[in-house]
Amino acid sequence: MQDDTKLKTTKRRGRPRSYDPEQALQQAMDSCWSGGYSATSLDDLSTATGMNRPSLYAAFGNKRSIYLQAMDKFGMHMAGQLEPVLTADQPLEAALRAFYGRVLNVYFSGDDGPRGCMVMCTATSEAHADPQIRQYLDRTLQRIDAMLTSRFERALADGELPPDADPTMLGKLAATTMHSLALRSRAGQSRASLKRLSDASARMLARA
Amino acid sequence: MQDDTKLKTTKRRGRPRSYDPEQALQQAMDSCWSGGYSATSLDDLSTATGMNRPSLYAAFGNKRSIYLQAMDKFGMHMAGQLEPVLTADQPLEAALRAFYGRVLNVYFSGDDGPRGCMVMCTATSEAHADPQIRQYLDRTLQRIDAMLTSRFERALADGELPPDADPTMLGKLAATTMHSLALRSRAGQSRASLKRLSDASARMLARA
DNA sequence: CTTTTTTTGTACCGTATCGCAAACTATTTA
DNA sequence: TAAATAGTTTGCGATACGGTACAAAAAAAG
Repeated sequence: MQDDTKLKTTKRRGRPRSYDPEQALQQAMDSCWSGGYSATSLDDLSTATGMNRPSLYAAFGNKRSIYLQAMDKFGMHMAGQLEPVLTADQPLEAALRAFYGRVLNVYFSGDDGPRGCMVMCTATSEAHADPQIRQYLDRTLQRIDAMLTSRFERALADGELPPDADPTMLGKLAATTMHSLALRSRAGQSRASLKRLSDASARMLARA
Repeated sequence: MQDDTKLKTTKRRGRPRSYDPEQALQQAMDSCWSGGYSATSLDDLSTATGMNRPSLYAAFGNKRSIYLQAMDKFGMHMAGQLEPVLTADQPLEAALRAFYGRVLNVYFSGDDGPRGCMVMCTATSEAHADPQIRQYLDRTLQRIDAMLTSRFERALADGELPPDADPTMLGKLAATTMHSLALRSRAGQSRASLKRLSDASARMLARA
């Protein structure tokens, strides 16, 4: 990706664009995150971004392409929030609690009520009919598994877990709680109750 | 609900309907389960049920009403499969394994690839914009929590768990695994891997 | 046979949908 | 200033959408 957005050493010819692609994609992401793929129309995206449809089309392609790029942006944001917590130098249980805490920060962000995880809560609906979206969903879930598994591997190496512990399985089990937080927050359950649930999960997983 | 479908003591006047409402709702359910709410059109429902739109409308109301009734049917089927397993007389861990086994039976049913849970995988997408669907989703999740919690309460009373165990929290944690199975099966993950995951979860929960 | 009642089939309404092409406008380089 | 480049506006075209009006059809009741 060439970052010629700010590096205007070589001024691009022609009329400059009146929108910021990053910001526009962010707003498109918010729309899709709230409404899901099928229920969000191009007109919705147009009003959300302030771009008219041809510009939208020229910048990001068709609706599915916009949606996939929006999920990418969501995933980047999510990873940026979560990875530092797992690589930080702190005990396993504390790391898991901090992890879930940041998860909830994202799931409860937004001005119009909690939205959960954009991928788990909106891509699932399309996943059965659309192989590309299904694959995207699966890869996302696997990345989360791997991220958590690596933390349990470190815990095993550090003697925080019994030698016969299975880090791969523990990673998947930890992801399981995250999946549930995604659904439950979007269903409207209170943040306090989800905090208690994730704390209990962290406690259980750290003593497996 | 008056069951005059089979009790034809009083033959109804007028032209007899050429469809079986139960079967039609089942087929509508399959359509919505596969495609989700927004992506399933009335034409899709019409072809799936073999009914034309006016008949569909007369029998079940508008599209949202059809969807909600289809979710009801799904929930009834699900409850019918799962409740016997939790009330049966068997040890806690075996009960949980059997529970997840039946969950997977449903999630992997269908001729066109695994579809996961109809509620968790399709209602989530609409839940943010539609309060009625969000409420339905929340109640479904709570019912699952309660179902599992009651099994843990019995385990506690039977001495299968330490006296300081928290059945409510254990019920929610057990539901958490079910949520994950719903997402993962729809994402295309293998049944064998989900069996291993749910077995590990059952093992962990039964020794909390 | 006639009337009454209920369902079915067809056709349609107004609107919204996605994607795109042509014309227009603005800005930079030569 | 002229040419080149790129974003914007307008609006189209074809279709799909949810929902409904209306009359024909089918069965029971009178």
